[in-house]
Amino acid sequence: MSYDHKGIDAKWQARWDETQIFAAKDGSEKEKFYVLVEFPYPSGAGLHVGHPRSYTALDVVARKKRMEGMNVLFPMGWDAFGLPAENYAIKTGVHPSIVTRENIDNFRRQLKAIGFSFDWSREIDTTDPKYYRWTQWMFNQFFKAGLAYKAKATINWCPKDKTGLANEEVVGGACERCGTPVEKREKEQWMIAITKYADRLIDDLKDVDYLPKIKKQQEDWIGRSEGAEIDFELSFTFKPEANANRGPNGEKAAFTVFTTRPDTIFGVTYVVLAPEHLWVKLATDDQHDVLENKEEVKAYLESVKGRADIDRTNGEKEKTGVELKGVKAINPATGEEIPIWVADYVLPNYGTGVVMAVPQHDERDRAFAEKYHLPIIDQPLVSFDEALKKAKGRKKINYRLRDWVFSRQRYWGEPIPLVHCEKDGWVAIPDDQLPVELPNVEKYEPTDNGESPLSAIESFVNTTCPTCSGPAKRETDTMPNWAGSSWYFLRYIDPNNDQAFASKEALKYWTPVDLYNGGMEHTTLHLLYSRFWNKFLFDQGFVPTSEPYARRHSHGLIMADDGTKMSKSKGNVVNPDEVVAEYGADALRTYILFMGPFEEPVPWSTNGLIGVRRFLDKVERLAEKLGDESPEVTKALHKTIQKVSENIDGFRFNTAVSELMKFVNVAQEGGSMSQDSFAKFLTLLSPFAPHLANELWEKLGMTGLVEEQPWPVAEKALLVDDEIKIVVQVNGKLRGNLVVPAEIKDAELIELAKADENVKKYLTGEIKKEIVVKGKLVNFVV
RNA sequence: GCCACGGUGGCGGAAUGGUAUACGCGACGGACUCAAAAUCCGUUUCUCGCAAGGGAUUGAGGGUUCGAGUCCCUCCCGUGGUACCA
Repeated sequence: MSYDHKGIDAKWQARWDETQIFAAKDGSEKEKFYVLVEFPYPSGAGLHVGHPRSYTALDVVARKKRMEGMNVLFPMGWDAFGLPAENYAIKTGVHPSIVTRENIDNFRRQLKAIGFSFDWSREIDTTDPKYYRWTQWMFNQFFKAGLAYKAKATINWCPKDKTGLANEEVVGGACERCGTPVEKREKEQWMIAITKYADRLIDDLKDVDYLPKIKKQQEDWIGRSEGAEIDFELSFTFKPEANANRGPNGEKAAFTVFTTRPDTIFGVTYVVLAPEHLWVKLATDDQHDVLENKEEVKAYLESVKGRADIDRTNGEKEKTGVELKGVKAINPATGEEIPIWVADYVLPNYGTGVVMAVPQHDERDRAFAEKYHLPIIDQPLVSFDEALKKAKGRKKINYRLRDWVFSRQRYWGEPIPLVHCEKDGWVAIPDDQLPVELPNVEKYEPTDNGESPLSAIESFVNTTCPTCSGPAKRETDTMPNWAGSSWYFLRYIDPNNDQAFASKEALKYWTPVDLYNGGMEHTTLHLLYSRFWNKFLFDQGFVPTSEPYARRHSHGLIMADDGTKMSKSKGNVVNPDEVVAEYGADALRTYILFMGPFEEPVPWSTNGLIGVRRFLDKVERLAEKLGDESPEVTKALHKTIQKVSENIDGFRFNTAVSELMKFVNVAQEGGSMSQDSFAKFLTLLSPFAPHLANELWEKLGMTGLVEEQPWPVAEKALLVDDEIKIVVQVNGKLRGNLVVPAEIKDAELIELAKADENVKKYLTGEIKKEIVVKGKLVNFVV
């Protein structure tokens, strides 16, 4: 290794700190560009080599945009609420805020050692009361708008983390964090009505530039399905109630089904209820006696009671069910009586919890019908409108998306800023009394009864009502860690404002984020929440744009060298600190970009890293022998400028690096290059290897920092060659090469091609066709 | 099952319908050196050939085209998402 990376890295990092050269300017006349990377959770393990992949790529973009004259905001902060700090506190008794501060300091040190051009003056921390004051303020806006509501609901409960989870946090029936299978619990929870925004969250995707797979995943998650609700009247009455023909809530004695295929209504031969359906409960209770097989049905209900959702929704399992004997439903289109079944493949919380079965058209219905010998009839389809008319149906749209379960029964999160007053009910803490700070506790342990540790602190819980000053109790649940990250991009815009989360002017100038990068795993979590949150703020008039992120990209994982996931337990995690110490920040940065396509997972290879370091050493040696330059080298430089620029814009960082390498090879073969060209090359190299670029820039006797230079622009004239290589084919097969003047006439080119000795051998028969592709090839068809 | 994206040398990978295998790694040979490291030069898809040159080749098979890794169809395999969602 030739250059002293340790000295150089430290020198230029210090210079960037002193000059604050990467600070975004407020009130600038310049055009803005807001580049955002997902801020990390500052874990005790420190930075993982996967973090810099996203950061380096966007750092390159940010650096290029600055050199192109834009006012760039490229900030960094800490998404610091969360379980690891809390679990550490449980183990050691050290307050999470202390551990969090230490971890943040370590993360910041690590990031600075890689030389990212973050604007450190805008650093934020979601656990800082000055920050979460506004998270709480925003929650109160949801509350005041009626979008935050407390409801008893069946929720997902993680028995290990001892907290409720949102649907988005359940992956394959297990807790997204710890992998423990979730349980169902009935619990009063704060919910946020994200479903009210379901349509807009889908429809507005057309206005943003996200990778198609990201849009698709969001659409699928929201799961809009358009269909109809149709009532099926019943042949029986619940005796002996007076309101015998009414349902338990006074509704008509009918089931409502949701279907996406009302056109199959004539083929319906039975209906199926979810076991949890109210009618099933009524039919089997002690008050009623309408079933011929009540005991059988009760036994079935008992048998499916304990089944977890994950089993229940496993399509591979054979479906089970039981008929409600003695009762019938009426097909509204045909007037015919059809049997009623109960089966646990019907879910209570989707649609209406009742399904109309059309074995003729639906595979699942057919399988069920065959198993239980239910009728399968052949009936023609009718149009949507006709079906609705005939069956008195109504158009209806259903969503897979559920409201956002917002309560967590843990300590290390933002307290939900509400009190419950005996007189006034739930009351929001007034703005001027925010934040509701997390009190110190002695025991952080979550409880098995589903109460937050905060509930044990009487001095916190017992308070007065802000409205009537009467006795009130504080909400003790905290917010999910997705709360602080839902709006953090807004705080970077004006991080020290204590009058508002950000000033109107600053918001107007900086929003939306122009380019946002993060993991695919956040597509249906953070990204969805954040879009929703921003839309709400937009509706309330607090932010100027409906969509927070104009463009979203996503990076692939960095895998271990054997292609498996890096994990602490396998001991194959690459620590960026060690790489920086041994090979330098520039080698790490450039290698991470070079290793493969940005969006794909790629295995780590230390040999590959060494190869990139060799390239940087070559650049350094090149600086030693500047002088005369051949026209070939000049031309190669301008082609490189062109390609590197295009590649960065197109997120093809791997080929951008290979273009830089190609140029260095050409320059090396060419003997030497001019000072001027080398300076241009350094500006081109600087987003990738900023430390070395600055060092060589200084050695060259140039003033200022390389970051202050304009981004080089290729001279068009130098992109065109005087002489070009032409490929000669016969019947599509390569038979010869020609070097000809660039502006050669087709006829002349054909003559030259025909004269080629090797081509002649193949031009045996009659030439049927001569194809000339300008600047590329000649093809003879014989 | 459905949806999306992939499958290219020994490896990571490159290729607006126009020379497939750029760039990097690894390997082999050579120069320099007492020697090694570093560096430099050369070879490196497979195959036939002393060579000139030929043949094959982008998961498999078909098709469109003067020309297909690239477009279309069928299939196989992999990765990700999603799933009794009615």
